[in-house]
Order: sequence, then C-alpha cells, then structure tokens
Amino acid sequence: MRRAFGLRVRTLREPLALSQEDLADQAGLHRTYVGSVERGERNISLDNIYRLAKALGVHPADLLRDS
Amino acid sequence: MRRAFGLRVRTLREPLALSQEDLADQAGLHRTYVGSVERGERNISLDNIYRLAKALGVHPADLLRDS
DNA sequence: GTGTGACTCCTAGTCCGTC
DNA sequence: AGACGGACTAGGAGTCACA
Repeated sequence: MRRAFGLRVRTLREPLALSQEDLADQAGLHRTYVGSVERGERNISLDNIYRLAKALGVHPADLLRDS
Repeated sequence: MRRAFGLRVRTLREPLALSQEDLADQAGLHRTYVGSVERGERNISLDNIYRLAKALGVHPADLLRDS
C-alpha cells in the first residue's frame, strides 16, 4: 500500500506541472526522498503525509484513498 | 495533527469496547506504543496507520479525517 | 487499563553524486 | 526531468519497569 500511496502522490503532482524537486521544496523535503516515496519504496510518516498533502493542495485523507 | 490522529483512533476504539491492549494485539503492535499514538506523541508511519485501520475495521483514510 | 521515561535497534529522511 | 547509489544523521519502531 506504500505503492498505492506513491502513485496517488504522482497522479496528483503531474497535473500541477510540478517536478519532484518542486514538490519536495514546497513540502520541505528532499528531492530524492519524494522520488522514492512515489516509487513506493518508503514507509512515510504522518508528519510528511501532511506536508505532501498541503503542498499538493489536497486533504491528507485524499492521499490514502483507493488503496 | 498527530494529536488529531490519536484522538481519532481513540474515538473509534472505544465504541468497540476494545482496550488499548486489545487493539495493539489485533494490530500486531505493542500496548504502550498504541497508547502513545493515541496521546499524539508518536509520528506514526504509513504501515502502522494501515495496521491500526484494519484492526479498527475502518478505511485508513478515515483515520485522517477531521484533522 | 493506561501513562510515562528511558532505552536499543532499525529505518526514515538528507545530501552528495552519477546515469 | 527522474532513477538510483553510498554514506550519513535524525528520529520512528518496538519494548520494559514502574506508577
């Protein structure tokens, strides 16, 4: 389900025309980390789920949908 | 928002008449760990969010609502 | 049945780089 | 633009004794 989470991030990011690096900057995270999250390699923690959601302009719960 | 998450877990747990220990057992976690999550002291990661949601019989996204 | 401090172990997360 | 690797530090996972 990490994979589903990562895909969800990616499908929300792309329509915004943000690069992984852009998203990382806005979320206050590192670019390589965001990449590995999208690939489903990381077990991301709650604080960073909130950061990514905020940077993507969605509710945190939206990142866990369809899983 | 860790706090909100913890409260959400607690308010979902209590109607089920489960103790923290019961919930911990069902989720495959430690009793004191679940307690500290409910108190908002832990920055829980995605895997454990899924475990708790499953043990509570709700969708993981439901644990992030109302935050 | 729950709260809390302290602890170890492992991974979350960063930073450098290359392809 | 993104994938991926190595080395590193911060912090989450998991447990215990005791209140």
